[in-house]
Amino acid sequence: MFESSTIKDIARALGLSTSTVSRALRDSYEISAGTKKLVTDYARKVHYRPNPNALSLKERKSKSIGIVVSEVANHYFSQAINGIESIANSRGYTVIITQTHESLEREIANVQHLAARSVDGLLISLSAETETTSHLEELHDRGLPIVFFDRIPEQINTHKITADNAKGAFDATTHLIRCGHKRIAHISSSAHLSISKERLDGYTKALTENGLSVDHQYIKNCPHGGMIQEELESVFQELMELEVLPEAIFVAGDRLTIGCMHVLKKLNLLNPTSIAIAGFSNSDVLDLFNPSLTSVFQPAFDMGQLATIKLLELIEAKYPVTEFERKVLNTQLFIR
Amino acid sequence: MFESSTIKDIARALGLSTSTVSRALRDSYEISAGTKKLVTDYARKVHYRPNPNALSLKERKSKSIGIVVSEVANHYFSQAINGIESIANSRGYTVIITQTHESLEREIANVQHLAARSVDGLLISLSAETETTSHLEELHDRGLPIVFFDRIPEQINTHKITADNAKGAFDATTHLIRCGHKRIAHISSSAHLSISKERLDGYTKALTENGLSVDHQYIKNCPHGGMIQEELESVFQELMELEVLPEAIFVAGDRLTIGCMHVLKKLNLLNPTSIAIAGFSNSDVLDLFNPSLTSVFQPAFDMGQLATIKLLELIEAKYPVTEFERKVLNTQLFIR
DNA sequence: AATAACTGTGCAATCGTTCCCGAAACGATT
DNA sequence: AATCGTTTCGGGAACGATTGCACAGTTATT
Repeated sequence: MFESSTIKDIARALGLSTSTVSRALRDSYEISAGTKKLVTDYARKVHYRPNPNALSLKERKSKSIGIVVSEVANHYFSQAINGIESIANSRGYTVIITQTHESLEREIANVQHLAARSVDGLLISLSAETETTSHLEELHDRGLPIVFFDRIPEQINTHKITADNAKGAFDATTHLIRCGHKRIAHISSSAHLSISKERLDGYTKALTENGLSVDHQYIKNCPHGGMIQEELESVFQELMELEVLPEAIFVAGDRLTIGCMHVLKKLNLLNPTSIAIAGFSNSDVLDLFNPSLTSVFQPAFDMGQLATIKLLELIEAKYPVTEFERKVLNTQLFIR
Repeated sequence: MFESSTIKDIARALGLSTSTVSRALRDSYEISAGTKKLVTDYARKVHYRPNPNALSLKERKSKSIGIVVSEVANHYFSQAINGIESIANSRGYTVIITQTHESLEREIANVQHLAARSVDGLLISLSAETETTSHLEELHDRGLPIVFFDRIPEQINTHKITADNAKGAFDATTHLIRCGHKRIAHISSSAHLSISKERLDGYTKALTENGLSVDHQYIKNCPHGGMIQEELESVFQELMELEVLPEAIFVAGDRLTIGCMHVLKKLNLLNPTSIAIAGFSNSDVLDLFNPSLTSVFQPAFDMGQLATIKLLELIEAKYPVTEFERKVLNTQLFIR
């Protein structure tokens, strides 16, 4: 259907060989100025574009990188993607975005698909369901460059970029304490995720440093990371059935934070006097909420950029890289 | 770096020819059951995956489609993308997402890049800056299948999928009128966009059918579709300097609607008594706003699915398609 | 004038896969 | 015994681009 002209077409039309045309287009020194002009002019005329598949086949690289995130509708991830694209595109790489919707099955399928598509590297934030990472280890062992960001695994030794989740959680929880709340619940994504552990640590530290005890009845997990609204509703159900109700909740995730607000609204608890919420979120509309919401903002764009820079380092490295970095970027507390 | 095993490797290891291996893997009738089993077992063992670049080169197709939208952070587009992916992935196609950020320059760059990447087809919603479409016409004339959705051009003759923008605008404006408002302003994206024209029509129709006059001082455009916040602020400045202030505003776009709320908040006008807002938006958090916001919801997921189905029809057509459809899907008014 | 050096171009292999031919090997038919 | 058909497999070209090597033709050097 959509035929582009090839080097062969140009060679035939101009009575030259394909090698001469190729060299002329790459501005090789061995081609005379006259021939070069002839070729480049004609190539422009027929809209010549090198076939990327042929190049990829020859060079054994595709100049593309794969992204695996939970969902693009999440503002944290869409901002991270913008950061990734800003670097990747400027370096001539195409970006293929895939979504797991927090499902391990889809994560595996996406990763397999990207590998089969022969991407040059992978940028991943794990799904909420992902506990084991053998599907990634195998690819990594076979030499595929991978950089993790946000939700990172412990097992695989490569570059990892995260926000300072413990600090962010500590700040948010401390803020709730300073507002006078003593019984602060914590709702988080699945317990095994790195971000969940780190944010739990920050939450716990804030409580203990302020002389408050950690009540495990107040700590709830959502194994599907808020993709299933019923999950969140039953968590609230459990919290509301406690003999002593929490006064505030620290929520550890973008989607969860929004989900909590919805549940509170449904339960008719969405008013300043009933329960206070603070949570991780990169949404740009939080200031329009009522009651408002104190939030922890992650430098998603910067994280995306940094992750991409490190990935391209791996991809374009002349020799195998053995020293890996673990970068931790600062979060920001927006008090509302 | 990342080497997969090839048909050649398998052939060498098994003492067969590449043709035999290829045929065995494709379950050709000319290969004996024994050889087939030998080959498929070994292929599984070494994790054989056909090289997509080699396939693309041979088949002259890439099994990938390109998407061009304003930005994935927009809920309308992220929902549309989910619809697109649901169809494309199930049919074996990879999706490459690009963002214009409402810039014509980036739209041209993205389209060129996708064409050079030899995608099999294109799914586009035009940027706010796009007035002429020669960059698309050229590709379309050369045979690249394209389907437009949401923001569509008039010039190019192909499948086009939109929501019923006029109806949605009519409904929203009528609702504002029923609430008792008579002076209703209208803020829209750049005037030349199809969606802007259609939504303006619906707005105008609602006013005239209710015996209200159309005041052109009340109609404002944002040529950058809300990507530049100052643009929106100066629009408000102009509205607020009128001798007779509007009582309500109908906003014709997701990003613009959110932007308006921010400006109103900044101007301290975000309260139920000062000004009412209704607008197009697919955001899932509108019900958390205060004051709340009546919104027009577009069936973004369905639009994405439909657009993809029509695109795959074009891509996989045996003979050139000459009959094109213009599908218009219903919007939904959420009164809050 | 003979050789060397350089300039400009073509040939052919290569990347991984498919597919059109051709060709053994074997049994069946005449 | 010669022919035919089947089954099963291999050889090699093709897709588009790059690149080491070879080889004319020209100019410079001795």
